[in-house]
Amino acid sequence: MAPETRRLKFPQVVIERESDTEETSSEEEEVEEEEEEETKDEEKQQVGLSGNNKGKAPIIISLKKVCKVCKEAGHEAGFKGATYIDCPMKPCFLCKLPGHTTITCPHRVATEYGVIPAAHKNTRNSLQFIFERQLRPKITKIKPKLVIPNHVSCAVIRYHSRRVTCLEFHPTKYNIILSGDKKGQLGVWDFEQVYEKTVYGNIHSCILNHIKFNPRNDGTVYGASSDGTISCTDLETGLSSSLMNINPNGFQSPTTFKMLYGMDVNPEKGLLLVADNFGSLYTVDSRSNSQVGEAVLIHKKGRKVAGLHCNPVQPDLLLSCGNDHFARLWDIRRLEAGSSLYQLSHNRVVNSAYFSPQSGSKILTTSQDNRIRVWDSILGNLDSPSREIVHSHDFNRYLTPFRAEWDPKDPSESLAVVGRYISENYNGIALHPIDFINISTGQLIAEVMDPNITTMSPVNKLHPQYDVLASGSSSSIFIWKPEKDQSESIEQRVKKNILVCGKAEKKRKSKGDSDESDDDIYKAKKNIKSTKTKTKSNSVVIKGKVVVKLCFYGNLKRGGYKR
DNA sequence: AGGTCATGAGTCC
DNA sequence: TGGACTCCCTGACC
Repeated sequence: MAPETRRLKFPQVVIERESDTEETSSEEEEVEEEEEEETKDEEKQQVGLSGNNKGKAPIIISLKKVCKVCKEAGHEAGFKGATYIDCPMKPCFLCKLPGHTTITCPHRVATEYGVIPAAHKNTRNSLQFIFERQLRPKITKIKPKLVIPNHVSCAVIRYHSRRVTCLEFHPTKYNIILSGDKKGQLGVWDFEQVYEKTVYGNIHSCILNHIKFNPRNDGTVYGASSDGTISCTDLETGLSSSLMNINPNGFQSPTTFKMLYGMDVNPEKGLLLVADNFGSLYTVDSRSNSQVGEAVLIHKKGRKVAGLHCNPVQPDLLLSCGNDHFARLWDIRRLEAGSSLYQLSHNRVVNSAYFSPQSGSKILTTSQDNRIRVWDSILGNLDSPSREIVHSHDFNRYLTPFRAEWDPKDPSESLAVVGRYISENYNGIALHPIDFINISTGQLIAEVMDPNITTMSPVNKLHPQYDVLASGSSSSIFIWKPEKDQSESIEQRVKKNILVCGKAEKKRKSKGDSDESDDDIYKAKKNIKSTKTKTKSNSVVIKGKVVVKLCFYGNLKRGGYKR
């Protein structure tokens, strides 16, 4: 083909000149731009482009400084140092409503904004009475005081080569934590004997979505994977068997290959419940390792079932959530397509839905519409949630979906932990804290972060017995514990560069980052680089009492601390 | 050191 | 209905 004919098919190239007198920030840039402009002009002439091209939209090369989000001039979106400046033309990145940006969003200023606190209930029907009689022995009468540590220490391990997808504490060996990753590897780590770790790499061939302990033998675990199999692995030997493969004919095409996502066990009946990315639920008898009955469509056909949870008190009650924007309640004794007891509607994909850990009477869901929803009683009105708490946990590529998790130790069932997507400028570094939220009031109780952890922590689990938080951030796992000595003041510790866990400030500063010069930010980043402990694959690094720092407590203002 | 790729859901057409 | 395009991410691999 002759070059001339090819050229004729090119769309028109229009170069928009900067018409106003706005000055560019540096002379160098100006020169570069001018040069570029000239070159393009030359090209235009050489190529002989005119305005008579048909069928192709013109390519506009603009030399104006425009917003990368809306392509309009007059403002610029993106990170300015460690603070993200929103495009004012877009809805708020936090609450998704138009009219303001994230910086001025009322939900950012106070997480409890717009949340109606839980009411003291007096109305009781007979069903509720029976349910509570069943629960009574399990509920502690006296609520222990919630103590938030001033300082926490952190251990970090990196034995996964891909992002962490799930975490599970051992139900009886309290120092052991299991982790799964995107590659399908299963990690076993003793976080008290930090070098005691094992990685089993040959169980699954891709994403290990959920891990569940065998309720009859805590030496074995089940795994549900996107490779379409359920595994049963002996933790000591690493020997694994496949309980089920939902793709008996192997990989045919991406549109037919089934992946397993949600999984839970019904300990009373010895059943393993798993669900796939096409909306179906499978039931497996864990004693005979065989599928029971046929797959049942529990979510919209073709949509992923992201999570399953059996009620801790009445395990026949199943909660599912999925890509069809619904969470659903089921009675597994009468399970068939369309037979859900309730449908809990959401605006976006539901990443997780959990019953409360002790009474099983509350429901907590995390949805991609940046809202955590709470239903105070499964015996009450489930038509709409009791509370919606706006919290930044957007979905994004290459991130494990965020899941708000209950504190299994909290008898009042009001504490949840969830990682935060949106970053805050902490002393010149953009950090993504892990939030402790009172889901009865919407208040942010505490936030945990570390300047060395610049990635988000979408996976979090609170220990069933101890004051320990486990987080999966990218391919690393972090264990946070309160330090024994809490006597030192925050200010003293900040001076010493020691890690601190901060109580949430009552009122957040919505501005105040802007006074930082680029130079300050550069210095701060450089400082972090020098203290940063590089965690290579298969290495263990302990951050005890020396390296890490954190601030923000009491009167220390976010982003305002200067050394 | 810097570019490329992987990748999932929403939105627009 | 399906394809193209976009996104406050992250890390491995060239």
